[in-house]
Amino acid sequence: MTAAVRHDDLRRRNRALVIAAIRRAGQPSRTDIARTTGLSHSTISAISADLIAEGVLAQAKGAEASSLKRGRPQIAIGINPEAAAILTVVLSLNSLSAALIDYSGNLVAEDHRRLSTLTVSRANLMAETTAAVRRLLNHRGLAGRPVLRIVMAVQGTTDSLSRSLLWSPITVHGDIPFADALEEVAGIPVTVENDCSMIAMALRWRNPERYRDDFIAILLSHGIGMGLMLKGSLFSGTHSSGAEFGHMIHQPEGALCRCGRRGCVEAYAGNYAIWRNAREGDENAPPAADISDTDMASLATEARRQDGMERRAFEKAGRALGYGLGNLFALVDPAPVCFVGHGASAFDLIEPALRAAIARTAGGQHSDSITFDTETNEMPLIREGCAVRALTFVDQEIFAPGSPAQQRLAGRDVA
Amino acid sequence: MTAAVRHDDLRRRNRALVIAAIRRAGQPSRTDIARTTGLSHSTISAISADLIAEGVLAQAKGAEASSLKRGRPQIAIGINPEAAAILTVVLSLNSLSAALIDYSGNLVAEDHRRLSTLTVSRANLMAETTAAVRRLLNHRGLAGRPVLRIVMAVQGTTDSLSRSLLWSPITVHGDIPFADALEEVAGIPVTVENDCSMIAMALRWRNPERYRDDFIAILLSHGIGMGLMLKGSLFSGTHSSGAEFGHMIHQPEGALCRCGRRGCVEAYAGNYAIWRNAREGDENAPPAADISDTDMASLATEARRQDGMERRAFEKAGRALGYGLGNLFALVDPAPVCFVGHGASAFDLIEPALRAAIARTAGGQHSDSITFDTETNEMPLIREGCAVRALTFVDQEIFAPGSPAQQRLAGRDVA
DNA sequence: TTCTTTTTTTCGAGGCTCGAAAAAAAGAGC
DNA sequence: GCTCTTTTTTTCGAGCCTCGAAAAAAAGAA
Repeated sequence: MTAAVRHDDLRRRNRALVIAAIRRAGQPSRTDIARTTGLSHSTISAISADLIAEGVLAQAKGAEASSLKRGRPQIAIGINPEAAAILTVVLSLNSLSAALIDYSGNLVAEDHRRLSTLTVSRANLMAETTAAVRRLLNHRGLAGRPVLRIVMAVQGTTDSLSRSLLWSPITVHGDIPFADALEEVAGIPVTVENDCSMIAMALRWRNPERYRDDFIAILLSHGIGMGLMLKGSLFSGTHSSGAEFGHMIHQPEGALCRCGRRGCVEAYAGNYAIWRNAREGDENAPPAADISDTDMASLATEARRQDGMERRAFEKAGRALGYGLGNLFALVDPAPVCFVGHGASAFDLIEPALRAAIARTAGGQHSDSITFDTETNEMPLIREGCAVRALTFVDQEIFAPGSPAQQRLAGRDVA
Repeated sequence: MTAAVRHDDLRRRNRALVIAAIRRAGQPSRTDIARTTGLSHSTISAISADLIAEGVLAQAKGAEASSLKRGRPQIAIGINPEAAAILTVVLSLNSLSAALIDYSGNLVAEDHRRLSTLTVSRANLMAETTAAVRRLLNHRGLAGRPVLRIVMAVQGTTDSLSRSLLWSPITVHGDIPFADALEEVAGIPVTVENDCSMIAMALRWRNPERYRDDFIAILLSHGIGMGLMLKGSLFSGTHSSGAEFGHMIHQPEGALCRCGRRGCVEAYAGNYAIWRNAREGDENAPPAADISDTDMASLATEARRQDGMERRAFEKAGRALGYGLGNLFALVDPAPVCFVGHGASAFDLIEPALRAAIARTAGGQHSDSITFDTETNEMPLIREGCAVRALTFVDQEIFAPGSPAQQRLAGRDVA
């Protein structure tokens, strides 16, 4: 049973619409907003007046020469960067980095530390994380802005409520309640998201032409991750963050995977798998803990130079990825794919086998028309995705008349 | 950009809510509706008065002794079966059956014909289908009810707009525009759906306790089909009906599938595959065209009686289904599964291998807790699913004040 | 016949969006 | 320098919608 539609939901939704339109457009006029949202001029006028009074939006002061046209000049209206701030936290292999971002999406401060995630104790991992958040919460660049939301991204699976890291390849510990811990420190809502999902959010934000409602982000690094956007929203499992593309079974009883099972896509296409196939030739050898980007790069150079084990290893990776994508496409139909991470720099070595494999699957019927894109640096994407997600949360909170965030803003305005 | 929320959307949505609540409850009182929908008594009163005036709902005449309680007696309110009718059409291997169903969901008339779908010409297939629809449209049991919607179910993939059958194992023809053709005949909206999706709809309708927001229906017959309900709505591809579970690759370069590719789940678990493994032992043998249910039943009997090729064949089917489900669960998280169709009667032979395989996949971590259910007769489910879907469409049309359907009803009321 | 109890309807208040009209704020033309 | 045009923004009243409170309706209980 869908929930009943109350009357004030209407206003909330339309406020959401207006803020979203402004975020995307940058500095639109009221007329622009009316056009993109489909709401009437009167409604836009009322809503934007409210939001300006609440300090959420701000009118551009400098009448920057938008003119040259006749008629009353448009008044550019934009997100007020002073209205709030959000925090992003990205935990990845041997690295913890946090960022403070203002309400208009600009970076205010950064905090990066190296951290041996594979060996650190559970307590220390948590302590380091909370410490990073504390440092940014006390940052003087905040200048009184209320920090309203934290979004944390991690490699691995999280629970469906985005509160805990259930399992991750970068730490031996499981079921880590990051959200609860950070909420206690910061006193504001926190969610924990899968890193690849955040990559997908960022891709859409950066390039909505190409990545709109349906697309796939695949992270090629030590392991294989996926962020899946379907029908305009992030796809996730019902109990966990799901979308464990890297652990779909490519070859039953096949190569040994880092996860302990056999034949996963990752056991052929992860860095450790490519390395293992190129250097040891034994699919049952235990996976190496970590392989540097430079090592992988030299493997790729070797593979490009001459035919041999190295080239064969990349081909096997391509084949596994191709069959995996084909199986995915059988379920969701083909969509644009972006390969992200350092592994994507060897995509030329992977692509032929990938395309050959995909052509043998149900989803690959029109495999020529499937386009691939690469993006070798995942870190900026992850942070950007976290920021987009956090800001969207804040936007939605601010809609609610009488919400804590809104009251705080209104109070500030009066004082 | 989400669409703008207009003011009258509110009414439409709440009317939808009320009709849905009544459909589910049967003969609730206004107070019941207020409770289940969360709307206020006044709103329910207003909406139900409108709907009764329009002839969509009807108050129960006979003050059937709901009493024994003090206070003003409740007035039971129900769907008016006279308000409209819908048509379902189910096309399956060698069979075409249509049904006329009134607005409250009761069967009015049926029309069933045998039809050699594998050999029939494109023109005749279409002619038979339109003829069946015509016969029911002229049925005297209609008694003046307007027929407002047709939903057709077919084995195979349809386009994402549910207008054409793109590909089907039951016919050699492709890209058959059933919706356009039937709309021309009947003059009312038509959609073409995948049969397994309709099975899923029916399962939820029948047993919302077990099959609520996330579950999987798998059809075991000559081929393998799937209907997937995720987060409360039917999952479908972005271009086609998608969810081609049977053609996910279980074993790269493996057994020959009916679709021409190699290693699909169906090439191990479809009737023809089980038959082939049991009787020929050659995975590359061309698939048989059709195998009767009694032949399959005797295969199962033999497999239960003694160890041998037959038992091995069912085990292979279980293994393929298990790996397939495991791969699916890696993406969407485990959910209740219902195996539908005659093949489900041999589930005891399949289950052990299926569970063993699923336990080796990422999605099968808690494989013990995954529950399976069987339902050996798929035809009633398919028809019921079509009916539910068609009625839901009609409900939504009737919400729209000023819609054609509503005007027709209002007009009748006045005359 | 008069209380209770429960359901349903009525009524006014408060919101929201919309279209039309008015107001505002420029450039264009003379 | 003044008036006309043009475009954007705001204002205002109409029309819906939902809600809570109160009233009305319709029974059984005393």
